[in-house]
Amino acid sequence: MNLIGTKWKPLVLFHLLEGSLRSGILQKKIPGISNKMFTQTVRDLEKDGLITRKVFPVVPPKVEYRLTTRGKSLENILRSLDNWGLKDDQNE
Amino acid sequence: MNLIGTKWKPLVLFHLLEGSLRSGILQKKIPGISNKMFTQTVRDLEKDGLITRKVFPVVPPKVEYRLTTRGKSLENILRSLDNWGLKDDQNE
DNA sequence: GCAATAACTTACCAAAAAGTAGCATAGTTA
DNA sequence: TAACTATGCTACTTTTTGGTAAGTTATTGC
Repeated sequence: MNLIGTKWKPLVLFHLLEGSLRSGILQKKIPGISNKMFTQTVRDLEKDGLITRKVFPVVPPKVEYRLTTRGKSLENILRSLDNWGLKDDQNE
Repeated sequence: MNLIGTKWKPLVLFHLLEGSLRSGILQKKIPGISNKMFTQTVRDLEKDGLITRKVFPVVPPKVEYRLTTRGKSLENILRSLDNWGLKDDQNE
């Protein structure tokens, strides 16, 4: 199960740290991701057991994503990566 | 500078946490990496300023890689990733 | 009855990543 | 003199990844 080696998974997880999000909102928080990659990524994360996908049977559709306990166990790593990235940007 | 989104960089860095290593040794610590990817990865890491490459002018060649200060600043993240990976393996 | 909506899925194609295999180096050793 | 050594480059091919655009759904609102 590669978290590392993928471009989008860490980003998706990071944005879910604060709580669950609707599909469309989550996607908008990740500039540059295509619809296809977004769907594919959340599907993978669901299969990995890191997030849950909750579908509300309404029209138009409503779908929410939320971290599982296992997903939350990545919090430290995700925040560290974020911090390191910020520091790093300043350096160059 | 994407550390994340690459398969090999974190692995290479991780094995250098304990100190410098000769090229061949380092490569053997990473099963499955091809010679081409190994060279490419260390070149990238050098360009990123995370490792240094020291060439000894002998025959046959001797090359050593070592983390820079900046590379060492990733230690916590790398060890966290490693730990998380281990825990994770037990779960499935 | 037709468009708009949110969240996909699929098919098709282009681009990027990675594997394979061969070549080069130049001293040391057989 | 020929093979061996450790490292890495290059050309070529395969595999993987990703983008675009179109289609689907069922209800609401015009």
